[in-house]
Parts: sequence; C-alpha cells; structure tokens
Amino acid sequence: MKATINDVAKLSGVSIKTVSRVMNNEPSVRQLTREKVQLAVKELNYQPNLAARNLAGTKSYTVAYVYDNPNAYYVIDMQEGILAACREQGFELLINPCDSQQENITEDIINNIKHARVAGLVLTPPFSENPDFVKRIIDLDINVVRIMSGDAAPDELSPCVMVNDRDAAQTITQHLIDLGHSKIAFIAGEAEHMSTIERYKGYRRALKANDIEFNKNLLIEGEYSFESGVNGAKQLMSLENSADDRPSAIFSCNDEIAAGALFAARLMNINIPGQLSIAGFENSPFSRQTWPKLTTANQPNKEIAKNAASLLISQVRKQKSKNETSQYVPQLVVRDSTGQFEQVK
Amino acid sequence: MKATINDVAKLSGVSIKTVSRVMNNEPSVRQLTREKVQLAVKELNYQPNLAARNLAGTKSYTVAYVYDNPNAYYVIDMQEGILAACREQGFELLINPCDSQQENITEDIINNIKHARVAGLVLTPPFSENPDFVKRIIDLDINVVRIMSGDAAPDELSPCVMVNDRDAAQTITQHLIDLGHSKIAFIAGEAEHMSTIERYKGYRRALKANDIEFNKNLLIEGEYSFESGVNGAKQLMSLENSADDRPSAIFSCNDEIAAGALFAARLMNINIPGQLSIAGFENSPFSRQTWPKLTTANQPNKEIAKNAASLLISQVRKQKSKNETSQYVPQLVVRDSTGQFEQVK
DNA sequence: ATCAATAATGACAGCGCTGTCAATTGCTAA
DNA sequence: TTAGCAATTGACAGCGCTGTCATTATTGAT
Repeated sequence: MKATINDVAKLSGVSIKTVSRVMNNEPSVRQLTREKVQLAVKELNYQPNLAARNLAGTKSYTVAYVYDNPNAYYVIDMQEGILAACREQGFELLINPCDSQQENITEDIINNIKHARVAGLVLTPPFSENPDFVKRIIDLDINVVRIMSGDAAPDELSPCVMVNDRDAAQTITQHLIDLGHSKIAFIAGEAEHMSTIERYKGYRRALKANDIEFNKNLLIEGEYSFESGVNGAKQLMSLENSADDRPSAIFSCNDEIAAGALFAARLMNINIPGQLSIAGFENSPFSRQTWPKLTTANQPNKEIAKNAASLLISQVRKQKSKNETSQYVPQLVVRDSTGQFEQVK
Repeated sequence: MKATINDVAKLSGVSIKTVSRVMNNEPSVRQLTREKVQLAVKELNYQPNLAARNLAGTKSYTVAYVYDNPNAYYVIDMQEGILAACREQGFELLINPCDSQQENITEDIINNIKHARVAGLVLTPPFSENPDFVKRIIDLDINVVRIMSGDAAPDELSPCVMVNDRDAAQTITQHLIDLGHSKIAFIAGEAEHMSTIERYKGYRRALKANDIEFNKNLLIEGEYSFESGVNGAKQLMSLENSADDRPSAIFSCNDEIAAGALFAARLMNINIPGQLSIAGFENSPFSRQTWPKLTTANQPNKEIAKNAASLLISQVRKQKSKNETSQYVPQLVVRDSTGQFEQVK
C-alpha cells in the first residue's frame, strides 16, 4: 500500500542508505544517482515515515507554534500558514496554546518543547517580543523564527519576519490627510505592544511629513478593546473638549478599537464619515461588521506565517543563515468609514 | 534523561512486554504486577514514545480535528479542548483545516487521514451534520465523534456530543416573555444548519408554552452574518411594517446577527433595551463588543470538545460503546440588551 | 497430591528509518 | 600505469516500542 524506503531502493537499484541521503538532501551523492532515486520516489509516491525518522534519527521533524493571543482570527491564520509550510516540507506541526501571564510559563513551554523533541518554534507576539524568552529557547538549541512588528530585526538571535506597521500606519494617516483632515486623533493600544509603538510612530511620521503639528490632546492611551475605543472616542468628541481639540478623524490602533470608536460616535449622533472619519488596523472580521465598514490596513497573515515557517525549516536544515529576514507592509484598505473632510459649523 | 520502557522494566523487575501491557491497559496482568509497574512509571515520570509506538504497533495514537468554520473563536476553543484531552491520554492532535465547499473535499480529507494513520476524527458542523461523509469515514475503520446541535444522536453511526440549542433557545425566548414581551421576532441563520433549525424550534416551543400565537411576519430567514442582522432588523422595524407586526423583542440566531440587529436599531434611533430587546446566541466575543452588551446563550465549547475527544479516545481504545452520547445545554447569559417591555406610544 | 486448563509473563523479531563505519569507486598526479 | 586520496556507496546495528508465540505460574477439579 504505502511505499517504504525499501521499495524505492529496489526500484532505483541502490541501497536504502543512499535513498535516505537523497531524501535528506545530503551531499556526497552523485547527480546521476540522485536523479535515479528521485525518479523512483516520484514513481512510488514515496513519503518518508515520520515516526521512523523520529525514532531512528537524532534530527527532529516537528515545528511548534507557541501562541497566546486573544485574537482567534489571527491565531487561526497563523496556524494555517505554518501548517501549509510544514506539509510542503514533510514536517509536523505541534500546537502549544498557553497563557503568557501564567507563572513559570517559560519553564512549562520548555518542558513541552523538550518532551516533544521539537526542531523549531514559530513565535508571534507577545512571545516574539520577549528577548529573554527567545534566548532561553535558542540556548536549548532549538531554532526560532519570530514574527513581529518593525522594519528590521531587533537583534541577530533568529531570523525574523517583520511586519512593518509603521509604514502602514503612515499610509493610513496619509490617507486621512489626503482627505483633508488635519486634526487626526490616535487611539493607542497597550503601550507594551510593539505594534502600538510602531503604529504610533507611523502616525507621527505622517503628521511630520505634512507639517501638521502633533497635538497631545488628540492622543488617547487605550488598549486593544472595543470599550477602549468607545471611551476614547467619547473623550475626544465630548463637548467639554474644546472645539480646537475635537478631531475630524480618528486613527485607531486596531479594528476593535475602531469599532468601539465608531459605535461611540453613533451614540453621539456623529455622522460617519460625514462628520468624522475613523480608520482601524488589521483588517479583522470586526472591520467588516461595523456600519459603515472600516477603512483599515490588511496584512496577509497566512502568507506571513507560511513564509516564517519555511524560513524556520530552512534553518533547521541548515540551508539558510540565521539572519535571513523578510518584511511585509500591510496594505491600506479603503472602505466606508473614512471620507472627505467637511468643514462643519 | 528521558526514561524508556526499559528503565521502567528494570526498576519494576518485569519484562518490557509487561510494562507495555500495563501502559496499554491490556488484561492478563496481575493486579500486583500492574501496581509495581505503575509505581515505577510514576517514579521515572515515564511517557511512552509516540514515534516508537506508531512505528512498532498497528494501532494509531493520532486524533484529527477536521474543521471548516468561519468562526475562528469556535475553532480555537474546540481545538484547545481536543488538545487537552489528547495530552491527557498521550495522543497526538492532527489539525486539518479545509473548505467544505471544495470539490472532492471528502477524498482530500480521506487521503490526509489515511496517510497520517489517524485513529479517530472529531467532527464539528458542517461535517458532523453530513451523514454521508461520516459513513465514508467510518467505513474506513476510523472512529468518529460528532459534535452537533440537537438533543439526541440522529443515528447510531458514532458517539455524539449534543448541544441542545433547542432548550437553550426556548430559555432565551422564555426570558424575553418573562420580561413582558409577546411580539418576539426571530432572525434565522442559514436554514441548512442544524443549529438554525434547533434554535427555531426552541423559539416556537416557548411561544407555544406561553400561548403566544406565532406570527410569520416576525420570522426573518437570514444567514449568520452581521449584515443579515442589519437587514432583518430594518425590515422588522420599518415604518411600513404595520404596528401590529412590529416586535418589541428580537431573538437572533447568533451574536453576529444580533450585533447587526442592534446596530440597525441604533440607526433607526430605537432605544435598546427601552424600546426593543435583542438577544443573541453563542456568547461569542461579538456579544461583548456591542453596546449595550448582548444577552445571549453560552456553551462551554472547550469543555464540550474535550469531552468529545475523550469519548473518541475511549472508543479507539475500545473501552466504550459506540452509542455513548452526552448532552450540553447552553446557558442563558443575561446582559444589557434585553429589558422589561415598555408600552410605547 | 495430580493433571489439565487457563492466566500471566517473557523472549525475540521487526516496524522504517538514520548513524557509523567500512568498502568500493573514481579521480589525480606522478 | 598506479599509488594515493577523496568521493560515493553500502552493510549493519539499533532507535523504543508492539505483535507473536513460547514459556512458566496458578487455579480448580479430581
């Protein structure tokens, strides 16, 4: 039924060891031999048995995804991207959900990782942003790839897949500026998230590039939640707020905040986007479940994850260097929550 | 470092075969021997090597979760519940995301399943509701557990974990009735989903139990989406709609619809819950990201999934019968979107 | 106490692959 | 041509466990 290495060896007329060499891309195989074997592999649709590999060899063919993220859509996309890469390369995916706040979480994870003989780890925030954690893992001789916010790897610890939130945030802000807005508020997420910082930087850059003075009354220090958006918008748009400080546009650090802001605006009978433009970030399902739908920035999470996992596997196979790093810039998605600035009153 | 079966055998003074017997809960081991071995197992913190088991044995220690669900929160919960059970029982979890609409999806899945030597499958809707698909899998001698909506297993094909949406829907409707409402609308999800049907049945039952006549103008055939909720509520509350047919409460088939309905109501300047009560279903994050927060029904998805996976593993181990079936009833969660009926006008 | 029947245990091969190391081949320079 | 060396290939053991079957211990009936 299922072909074994033996079948391939017989068909191609070499020893199983040579087939093994070909399967593992080892050197010291003559080109001709390699081709013969590859032909037989194709012929028999042979795929190495993972259990046997794991048992016999010292190498591991397991990649783990350690995550703790309240955003299920993000996690699912990441997971599916990683899985796709694993399948292509004959690796196994071990998922390890956990709570980053839990005490001794690092030890817990290390335990799991060791027990399962994991070859490498794909890390997303918040884990990817914790250099101590990353160091601990790497010291265990486990390969790591980090997905994180920024435009360049923060260090040489591991390859990174960077998501350039800053440039994207600048683009979004520029979009608002292009619509004629100059009083643009920013509702931030948790300050300890790199993404918050990067998005804020992009916002500031766009202002600067357009000679718009930053008004600190237009900056709300919030968190990544709907309620934070509601409160932020209320504060920004309240009548006590001097007219000078009332924004005509709000750039929210993510879609959830934006959805909250949008909701608050409606409560206050503020017309969107007529009287107020609101932009989000992330292109999460939330952004399509508001009315009007949110202008936001999209990042191809599945693709990012697949790329990260491929990088990881290359590293595991020692085909690539540690400093291979790629970058994605989320793209502006213009929908209905942002519009031309209209001078009111 | 890591203990092997050999270490356990030596420590307990029996052969490795006997240790193997104990680990697999096989009969024909004297109680005394069994205890000796179990002691050594604990002593050494021994856990059988999955790779070796898979390689040597004919049995499989892999459970797969085949899913296609647009609701990431649901999927993540299910996945984590299944994973918890797998870990407890020394099984591996293989995840298999897919698109149930895709042509030949059944063949694709079967292919994956066979290639990975899977012992059993946990199925959620829509797969669990497709008896042909379930039959195909079972014919392959692969165990199945289905999680689905209803109060009793529809057949004897496999154990089922039933989620009694009907009773829960009845409870929600009763909650509305208890608040004084009698014109209660129902916005349905896709008619081909069992959950829609069950929730509708519960709604009808509650009406009947309270001698409230069903008004078909209060039934909207929608789908599980925000927009459907918006449209449904608009239609229900429009002024063209005769006052007689205008509901004072809307029971939406899930939270997303409810969020849409709530949104539409706000657009129409309808006060929630003063003038209109809205209830959802599922207790998804959406239900907490509306204002006011939604009254809904909660189902402990993680627990349900864990239970289902445990059942599956028992079945794989032939410790339980095929007809083991359990039932969960989602619980009413009263929040702020439902309130006392107020006679208006 | 004795024998058959049954229960409990163990010896051993082998799952499909990789690591080690030895054998063979092909090549270069003398 | 041939020694000498590197490149290529293969033989073989063994990873940690389970399946098979043989062996030994235990039980009940006589």
